[in-house]
Amino acid sequence: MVPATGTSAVPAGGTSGAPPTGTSAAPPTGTAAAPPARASLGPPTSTSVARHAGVSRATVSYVLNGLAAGRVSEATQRKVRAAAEELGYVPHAAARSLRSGTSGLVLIAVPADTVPAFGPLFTGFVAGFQSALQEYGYIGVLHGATAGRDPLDAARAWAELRPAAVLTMDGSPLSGPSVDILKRSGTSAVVSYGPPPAPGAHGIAMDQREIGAVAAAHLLSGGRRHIGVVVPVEHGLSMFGMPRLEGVRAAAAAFPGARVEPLALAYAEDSAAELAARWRETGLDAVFAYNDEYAMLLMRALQDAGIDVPGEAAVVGADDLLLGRLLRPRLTSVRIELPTPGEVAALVDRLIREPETPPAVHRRSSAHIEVRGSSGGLGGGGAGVSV
Amino acid sequence: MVPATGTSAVPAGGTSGAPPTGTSAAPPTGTAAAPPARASLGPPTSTSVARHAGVSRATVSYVLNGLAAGRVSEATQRKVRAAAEELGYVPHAAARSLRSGTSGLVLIAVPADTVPAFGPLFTGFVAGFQSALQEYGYIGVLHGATAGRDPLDAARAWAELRPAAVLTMDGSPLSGPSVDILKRSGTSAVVSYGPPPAPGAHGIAMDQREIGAVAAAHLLSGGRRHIGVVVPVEHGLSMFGMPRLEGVRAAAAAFPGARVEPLALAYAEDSAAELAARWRETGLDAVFAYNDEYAMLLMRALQDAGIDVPGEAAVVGADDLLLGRLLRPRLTSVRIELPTPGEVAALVDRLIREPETPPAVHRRSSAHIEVRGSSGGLGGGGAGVSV
DNA sequence: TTGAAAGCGATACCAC
DNA sequence: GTGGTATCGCTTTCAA
Repeated sequence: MVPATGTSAVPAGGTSGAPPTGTSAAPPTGTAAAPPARASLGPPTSTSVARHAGVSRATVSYVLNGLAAGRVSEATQRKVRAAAEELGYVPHAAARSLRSGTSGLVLIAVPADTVPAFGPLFTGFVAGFQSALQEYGYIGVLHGATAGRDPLDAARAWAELRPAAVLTMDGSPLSGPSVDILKRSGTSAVVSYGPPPAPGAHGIAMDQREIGAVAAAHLLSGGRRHIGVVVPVEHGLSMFGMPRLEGVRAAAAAFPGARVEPLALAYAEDSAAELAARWRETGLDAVFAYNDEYAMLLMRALQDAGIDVPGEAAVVGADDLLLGRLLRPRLTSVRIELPTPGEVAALVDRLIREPETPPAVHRRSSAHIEVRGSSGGLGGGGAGVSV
Repeated sequence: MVPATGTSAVPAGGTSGAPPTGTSAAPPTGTAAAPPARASLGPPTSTSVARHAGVSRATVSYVLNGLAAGRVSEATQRKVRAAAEELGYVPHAAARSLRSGTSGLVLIAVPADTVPAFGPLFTGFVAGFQSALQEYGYIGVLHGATAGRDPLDAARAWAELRPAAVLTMDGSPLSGPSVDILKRSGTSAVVSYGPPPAPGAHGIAMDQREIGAVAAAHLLSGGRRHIGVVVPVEHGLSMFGMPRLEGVRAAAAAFPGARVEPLALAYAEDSAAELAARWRETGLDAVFAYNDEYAMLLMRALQDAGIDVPGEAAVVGADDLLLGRLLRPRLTSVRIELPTPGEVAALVDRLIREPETPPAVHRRSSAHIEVRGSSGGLGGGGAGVSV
């Protein structure tokens, strides 16, 4: 940076008076009555406000940012505020963040292709998180559509916005190098909500295996020994499906004679019907169906195929949705408890203000089984078993 | 947990003052090979890359934006790209948008408090829309947490980001003046997806009354005359609930003796049970239950209360969710067809490039009834009646 | 083929 | 109390 001969003496005088526009008197766009004094041609800027109020840009900045105490007279302040109001002035976030070096933006990153598969739990979290962030003065935006599948490309796309923090959810691509890109570009906090974090990132972990383990523990203690585990074929879900399957396997390993079998299932009636049709061949007596929606779908198909639930097939879902209680028998479900939106927002705020905090994994999650009719059974199956 | 590539030292801001003065840099003789040194203290900028590659910032800009054809030699281009790669350079979106005047940002505005109530249809649309926008070169972000309830405050918050377009969904606050704020601050397109647009905004309209009307037409043609209409008590939903109720009323007006009655219902089992318990007192013989989820909830409660569905109560939902087909009888539902994410993205792109396009309402939506068991009944009830 | 330099809009330090 | 003005990072014209 060599300002050197700066200044260059170009006061308000000669500079090419009109901005690029010059021509083409923009026709009055608005339908309603046009505001009286529309002096400027482009959007109103701090400069327009200053001109309009007859003060300098510096004064405008002080007044509009509440730093005018003792510096600017009451009368001037009123003038400035009136001018801003009249012109419909709104500060330019990009300019501000360029100057200040921080954007106040918190990116919630989600891969677009898995979003449709998320349920009310996800949606509710995002909404609550955005509200909570707002209280801290940040502005949280959900950024789906991860460019390509390459974690690095995704990270670059996020980094362009210079977010104060990035919260990656579920299947968002995140690798060591991509965390590095973000950190290097000024992002103070990179937090992974759900999956284990990439190197360098903080994590709010929910071990998906735990979910499978809880479900399996319940089924096994109920006397079931041949457990099917639904692994959705839909895009992106395998990221959860496989660990949950592993969790079931791990739990079953302790029971001699126990058998675990993955079951591919698409979220469609015919796929469920097909699986139900060959249920008896599989020799299974229980199924952990990934989540409540798949569980409902499968349970219905089993019943339609004449399979008794829970007699011939105990069914367990996850997420504990209200709708699961509407079927008969009611659906047993693993309820997953993750940190609340408010807690996550608090963490993010802390990490932003203390960027040097060494990456850590925050484990405050748990999984409980809500036992209902669909898994009643052979043996007992205690209620409220937790892990 | 391996810290990967060191990187621990991050921002270390505060470098204010004291320009480089040309010292430092120059590694002590020898070791001329790779310069692994991380010269800059802050995030890498276009300037760092230029220095690192031994060229000017202008050249860097040309190369990295693909405008180097015929201007910059191949060798220089390689040098620049290598430098950018090595430094982990990512352009600063704010600076670029400040200079270029456009941000390429498309804001998808949703009031945070209603988001949790939205189903897979909403989530799927947003995901698809973001992907589609990406193909057009925009970056779509979902901005919930509308500050306060004041449309003007919300508009100001959005306008700070200088988005190229704003798509307001469902219950987002939008008024004439708030559209004006956005337009004034440079937003080319303000589009309302769902509700009728505020003055000055474009609209992709789905007349909620139509949905109620389609449901009612089906029930009436099936011989039902006493129709209950569920109006959810949950936050934000009344914005849809009331128009749908109106639609039912309008359709019923044509049938002498027809009666329409609003039914408050919370999304909880006890609320549904309570309503079911007094079903017979109400003298109703049919219910349009707002959407499939409320319909499922209510239908189950009715059945549990010993009310025959569809005999004593025909039930109609909306959204045509897969889960609705799992209950017995299967749920009759109004399927709503709105323009696809791709179509909306195309419209938004057009409006951004032709900002002077006069506001218009694009009606490409329709509602059809999917007749299933839950509304079978007294009379006939044709299949696939559309509006 | 490359570089110098003028801004885009907002902030904050330092004179007046 | 106010006003100049350097600066953030980047694009782009014009000159060399």
